[in-house]
Amino acid sequence: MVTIKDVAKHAGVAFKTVARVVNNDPTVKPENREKVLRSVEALGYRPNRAAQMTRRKKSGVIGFIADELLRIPYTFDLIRGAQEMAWKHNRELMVLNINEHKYSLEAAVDHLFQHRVEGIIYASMYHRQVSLPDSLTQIPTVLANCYTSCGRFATVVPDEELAGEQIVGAMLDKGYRRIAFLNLDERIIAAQGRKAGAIRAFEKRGESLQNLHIESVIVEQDGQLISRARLAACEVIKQFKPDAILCGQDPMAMEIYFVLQSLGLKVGEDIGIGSFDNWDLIPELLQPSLTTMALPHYEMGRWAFNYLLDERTDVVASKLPFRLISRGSL
Amino acid sequence: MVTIKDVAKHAGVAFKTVARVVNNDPTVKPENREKVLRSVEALGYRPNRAAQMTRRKKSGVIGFIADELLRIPYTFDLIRGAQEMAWKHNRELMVLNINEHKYSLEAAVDHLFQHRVEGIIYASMYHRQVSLPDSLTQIPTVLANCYTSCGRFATVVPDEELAGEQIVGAMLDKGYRRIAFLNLDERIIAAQGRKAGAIRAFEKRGESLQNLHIESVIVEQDGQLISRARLAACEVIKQFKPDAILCGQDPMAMEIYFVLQSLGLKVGEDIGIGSFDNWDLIPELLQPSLTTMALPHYEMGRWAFNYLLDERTDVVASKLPFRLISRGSL
DNA sequence: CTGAAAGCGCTTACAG
DNA sequence: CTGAAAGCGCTTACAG
Repeated sequence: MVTIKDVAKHAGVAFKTVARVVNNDPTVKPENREKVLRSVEALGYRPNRAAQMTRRKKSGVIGFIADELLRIPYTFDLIRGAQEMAWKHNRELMVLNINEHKYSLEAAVDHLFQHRVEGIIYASMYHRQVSLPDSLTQIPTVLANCYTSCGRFATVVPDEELAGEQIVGAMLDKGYRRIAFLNLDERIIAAQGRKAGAIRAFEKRGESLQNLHIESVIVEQDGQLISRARLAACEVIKQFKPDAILCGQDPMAMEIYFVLQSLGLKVGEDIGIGSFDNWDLIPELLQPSLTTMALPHYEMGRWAFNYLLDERTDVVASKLPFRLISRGSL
Repeated sequence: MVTIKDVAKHAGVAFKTVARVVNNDPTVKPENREKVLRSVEALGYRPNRAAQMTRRKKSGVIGFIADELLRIPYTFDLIRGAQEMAWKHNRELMVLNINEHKYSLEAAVDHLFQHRVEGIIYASMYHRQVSLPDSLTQIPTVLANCYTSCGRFATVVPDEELAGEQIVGAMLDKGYRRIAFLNLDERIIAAQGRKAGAIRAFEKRGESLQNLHIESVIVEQDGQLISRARLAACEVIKQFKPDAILCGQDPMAMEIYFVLQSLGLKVGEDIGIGSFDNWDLIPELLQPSLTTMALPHYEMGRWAFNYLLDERTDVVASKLPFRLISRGSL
C-alpha cells in the first residue's frame, strides 16, 4: 500500500508536508499543496486509519450493541439513525449484534474495548428493561429503547404514554366515542404506558371511561407470544360495541381487518381502526391504509449518538414522541 | 489506557513476554504465563487493535456495503450471515449502508480502503443488476444478491428458476392442476427466473401449459411500484378459474387472502396459495398460515464471506436454493 | 525460553 | 511555511 512517504518522494517534499495537506493544515504553500494533491491522486494514496488511530490515541469509534431478541423490521432504523450521525461527524460506528446463542454481551463489550471505542450505544429491539455488565460504567454509555433498574446510564426511549394519549385523542377528536383498545401484554412497559395515555386522553376531554375498553390480547406464555386478537375482536365488537378499535401493533391490526371483513364491517366507515408501530409495508398494504403511531427509532438512534458526541455525562431519561401517521382507517 | 508495558512492569517481565502471552505463543514458561495473566486480569489490559493492525500490516477487516434502496425486513439476514462468519473467524465486518441521498458508493469504498479492508462484500437488497466503480477490482470483491454486466466479480444470488420450479412442483404434487401465478414485474430478474421455473415444472411433469396462467401484477411506473394484485386476482379467479394461486411475494399473498375472503373462498380448502419470500411475520399471521419459498439471504451472506475468507479469485456465479416452508395454505 | 532493537504509518512537539 | 526527531502500542526479526 502507498504511504505518506511514497507520496512525499513523488511530490518532492518532506513527508510531514504530505501529512499537513492530508489533514487540511492551512499552513502549506498553495504551490506545494497542489503538488502533493496531484501525487496523492496519481498514486491513489489514502491515509491509513489504523496508524492514525494508534498515534492520535483516539479511535473515533462509537460502539453500537444491538440485541437481536426480536426481528422487527423498523428496528434497523435505530442503527440507521446512529450511523448517519456517525458519517456526518466523521466517526466510525461499530455495530455488533448480540444474541444468546452466538455471542455474549461480555464478548461484544470486550471487542469494543479492544477497539478503544469512545462511547457505547446499547440498543434493545423492543422497549424493555435490560441488565448490563459493570464494565460499561468505565466508558460513556447510552441506552436506546431500553433502561436498567440501576439507573446509572442515560437512556432514550419512546414516550409510550404520550403516544397512547395522542392516538386516542385523535380518535376522540374525529368523533369516535366508544373505543376498544386491544393492547399488548401489560407486563410490557409499552403496553402500560399506552394504557395510561389512553385513559388520560379520555380524562382530559371529560369523556366517560365507560366508553373505553382496554384488554390485553397478546400475552406471553412460556416464552411464546400467544395472540387471541381475532377472537377478542369478535367478542368485543359483539359485547362492547365500539365505534373504533385501537390495536397494540400493526400486525394485529391486519388480523382485525380480516375479522371486520368477515363480519361485513367496513374499516373507516362502519368502524375506525388505529394502531402502533408503522410496521414495514403492512399499513400501506391494508385497504383502507392504516393510521398508526410510528415509533421514533430513527430519532432514538440519532439522540443516542449525539449524546455521546456532545460528551454528556448527565444521567437523563429522554422520552421521544411517536409520529402520528394519518391514513384512511380513521 | 493500560498498555503492554504497564502489564510487563506489573508482572516483572519484559514487555515482549507479555506480547507472547497475549498472542498465545506457546514458548513461554508456564510460571511467567501465570504471572502475566494475573497482571492482565488485575490491570484490565486489552490489546490495542489499532496498534496491532498498524504493525501487522493486516487489518482483518472485511467491508460490507449494503444498498438501502428498499427496506425489506429479511434482507438484514444478509448482513447477519456475513457477520456471524466474521465473528467466528475473528475478523471484523465493517458495515456501511449507502443510499443515494446520504453517501455515495465512492465515499463508502474510499472509507473501506482507508481501513485497509482485505475484501469487500457488496450486497443489494433485492436481486438486481448493479454497476460498481473500477476501484473495486483492486481488492477481492464479491457481490451478494446482485450482479454486474461486466462479469468481473464473483457473485452469489438466489436460484430464482429452481425456486419457481420447486414451489410449482410442490403444488402439482399436492394435486393442484390449474395454477395462476401472479408474478412481479418481469423486468425484474427474479420474476423472469421464477416464470421459467414454473413452466419447467409443468413441462417436466408433462402437464399442459394451458393450465398455467402467468401474469405480472406488480409493475414499476415512473419509479413507483403499482400493485393491481387485488383486481387481477378477482379477474383471474372469475375467468381462469385456478385451483391454486402462486403469489410473487408474501405481502401480495396477504392481499389475495383479503380478496378470497371477500369472495367466500377458503384458503387451503377451496383454493391453494403459495408464495415467495417468507416475509417477516406475514406468513405466520395469515390464517391459514402461508406456504412460501424463503429467500437464502442468510446463506448468501455466509457464502460471500467464506469466498473472501478462502482467498478465492475465481469469478463464479453461485446460485443458492430457496427453502420451501410448508404451512397451511397448500 | 527471553529480551533488546527496529519498525509499521502515521501525529505530536519542536526547531528553524 | 517546512522539516527532522521522537513516539503511539504493538509485532517482526533476530540474538542470546
